[in-house]
Amino acid sequence: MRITKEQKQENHDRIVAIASEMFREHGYDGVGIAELMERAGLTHGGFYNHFRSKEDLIAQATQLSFDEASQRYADIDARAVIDFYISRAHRDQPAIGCPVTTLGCEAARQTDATRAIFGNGIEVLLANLVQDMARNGIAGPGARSQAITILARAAGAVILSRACPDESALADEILEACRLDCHDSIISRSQESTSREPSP
Amino acid sequence: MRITKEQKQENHDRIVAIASEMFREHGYDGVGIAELMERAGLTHGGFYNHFRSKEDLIAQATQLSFDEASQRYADIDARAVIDFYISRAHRDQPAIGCPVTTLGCEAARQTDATRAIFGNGIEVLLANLVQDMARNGIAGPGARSQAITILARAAGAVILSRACPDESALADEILEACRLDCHDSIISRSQESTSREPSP
DNA sequence: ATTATCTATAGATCTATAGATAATGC
DNA sequence: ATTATCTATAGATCTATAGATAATGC
Repeated sequence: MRITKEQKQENHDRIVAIASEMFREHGYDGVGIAELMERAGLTHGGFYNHFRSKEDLIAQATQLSFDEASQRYADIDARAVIDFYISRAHRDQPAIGCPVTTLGCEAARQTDATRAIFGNGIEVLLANLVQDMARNGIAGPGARSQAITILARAAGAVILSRACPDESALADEILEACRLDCHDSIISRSQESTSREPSP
Repeated sequence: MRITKEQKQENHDRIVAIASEMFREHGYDGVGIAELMERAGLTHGGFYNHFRSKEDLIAQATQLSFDEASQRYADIDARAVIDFYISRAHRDQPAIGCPVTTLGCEAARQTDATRAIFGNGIEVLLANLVQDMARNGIAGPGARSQAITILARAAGAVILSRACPDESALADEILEACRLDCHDSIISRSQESTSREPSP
């Protein structure tokens, strides 16, 4: 039962897409190749026609997760990104969320190739934030540092919130405190910037 | 070869202590019972005299990790905690560091019992921070929210830094930006508090 | 008599590979 | 002829249990 090149590419892309969600939901170690291939409608033996190893799949699936996340935040401004990221909707849907919040801890234990993808992915997220902040009048050398602290707070908030028991008050309190704090820091920085530039 | 009650307790405690470090270093899924018991100087069959299941061990080892972390931060002030937590030393020694930074993402996929331990552990860390801040003149309803954002930033910073490739500039940049930002937020809050209270 | 440990193993699961099959791509 | 998939399986590893052993605790 051989198939066309296009169909092989489709199979490849489908495996990576399904893996990117499964890894975010169950962790790198929590996903087996047999179950993944079954969900993709293939047998597990065929896996190695597409990937040299599970590590190879991990790298490709992680890249896709970061690409999706960056694209999701690309066209909305920093305040909307914060409200979207530090939300119960994001916390409760890890499979389609930012890979930093689901796989960040495990990334430290992955190969250099996967860590490089995390590093690049983080850089892209930061570049998006810096660009958004520039549109809001926040610029200069402090803008990048500010973007870093917002990403750390946002990722930390979602990770901490998910680690708490379901329906616990603390889980929601963490999200709200960090969401407001990120907004505050953008506003205060924005005021600093505008106070330096004389208004027309 | 039966042993005394005291020796059994010692064996139990040693297994939990070794597990708490191994879990932080390799993740919950990355540690097998056979290797753990071997490192404790026992055979793997004896494991089930001490624990009903691996989940049972995970709960006990996680509790120990939080107890150690809380104790470590108990007697130093908030600024010193920040410098200690958001540091290359902490980042590069995950096995003896804060469990939030090593197991936070995996916690979301653990049992309710383990998540309850995370929730309690986070509460204790926050209580420590609030107490420290009170000593520095930061009090009121905003103190707890502030403690939450500091913990989220600190944990997020260490997780992001570890996810980056070794020796990368970004990994160190993340730590430094968040460390300074946490200090800044304490100072600015401290000034707010003192400005409300008239000086003697 | 109880019980903490050990030996041995069951049964499941994991990654990865070998060889057969059958349809595409030359 | 090449190759994408499938079947079957190797070899390792995982959690958990059964039964034997031997020293403590009554």
